[in-house]
Amino acid sequence: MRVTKEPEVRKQEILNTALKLFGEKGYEKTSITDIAKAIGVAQGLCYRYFPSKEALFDSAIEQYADILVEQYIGSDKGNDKTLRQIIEDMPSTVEERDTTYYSAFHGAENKKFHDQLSLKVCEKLVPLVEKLLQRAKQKGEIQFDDIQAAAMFCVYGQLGILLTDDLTQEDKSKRIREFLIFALHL
Amino acid sequence: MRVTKEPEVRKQEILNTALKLFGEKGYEKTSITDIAKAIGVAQGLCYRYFPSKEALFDSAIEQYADILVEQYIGSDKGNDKTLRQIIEDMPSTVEERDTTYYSAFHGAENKKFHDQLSLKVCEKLVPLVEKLLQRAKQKGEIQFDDIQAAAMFCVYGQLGILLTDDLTQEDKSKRIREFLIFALHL
DNA sequence: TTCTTTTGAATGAATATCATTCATTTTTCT
DNA sequence: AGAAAAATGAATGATATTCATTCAAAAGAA
Repeated sequence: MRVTKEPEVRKQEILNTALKLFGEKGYEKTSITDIAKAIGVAQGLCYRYFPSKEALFDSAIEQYADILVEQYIGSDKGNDKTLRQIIEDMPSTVEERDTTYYSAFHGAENKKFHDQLSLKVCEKLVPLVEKLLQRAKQKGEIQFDDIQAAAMFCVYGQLGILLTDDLTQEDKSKRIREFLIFALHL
Repeated sequence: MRVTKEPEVRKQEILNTALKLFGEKGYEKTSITDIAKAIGVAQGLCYRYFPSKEALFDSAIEQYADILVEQYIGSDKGNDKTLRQIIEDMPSTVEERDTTYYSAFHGAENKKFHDQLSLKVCEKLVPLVEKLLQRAKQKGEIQFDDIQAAAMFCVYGQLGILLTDDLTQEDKSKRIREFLIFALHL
């Protein structure tokens, strides 16, 4: 029996299911038919909402990166903590904050998925961290001119530690915090 | 007419051709047949040397990353420069050193290729940078305990700047150098 | 309210394009 | 010549993508 839904709802349903499957089995191993079957619709329907499998993949990652960034940053908005306090209090690791999939997305099959997601998250995080640093600079907490470069290093620099999988969450957080405090002269 | 070659030679030929095509058109858009045709052999031959398309892709990236790292590090071996000098003299950007493809591998279609290659290069660079930092620490040039974390930040941190494409090579190098000198207190 | 029309969401068979396999052919080496 | 290794390319099986058709439900007419 055919079920019709609001385009927005259906699109979201496809995105969520795609994210789940891509994350579990990887891009190659997940077929459009798999995704459609998991939802209970015809494969053709996916093409009503996304022009190609790759576009669907990109959208899924894009949206999920937004969610992660939101979870990561969302909690402490415009407060007045010092940069050092922010770093000491921060979850440090995006994974630590995630309540959905991210932390389950480790492993060999989905390494590429994980890598791409991480890069996308970094990309979205940079401008936000840039603002943090800008504010800290104005308050005289740090003195370095090229704030954008600093923000990039702070964000992407974490990747190395994050992508290391023989470390506990705790360990990763601690090492990131300590380096940031050292590097920014805090 | 059928041409036979030394396995090592043929394998290399496949790797090089694969790298070129994957870099130009991306993973999805490049078929095994494309690669074979470009060399002038049958598709089946690729499977004599690599178990799957993905394995071929991984090998190609792996090997190219080795070449890039070699080009990047190779020149100044075991000398006695200070860390600060090394940073000031360094090409800073892997791309700057590359004489083959890397710098041509930008653009939308091959962004994923480029990203994966960059991550692989970082991965290989970390242990080398770690040694540099270790030496500098022993000479008292830097004082930070977690050398591995520092190395990761120094290497991966560059990614943000490297992956920004609206900057000249010069600009990238300069910004990276300045941040590193600041962050490591040099 | 009940019937009719219209829209666009959903279907799924059909097509095209590969990745991958393997029986066969050709070359090389002893 | 005979064995071993390298190369071929037709065949197979998936699966991404297309599109003519079907149907649910909203909007309008009676």
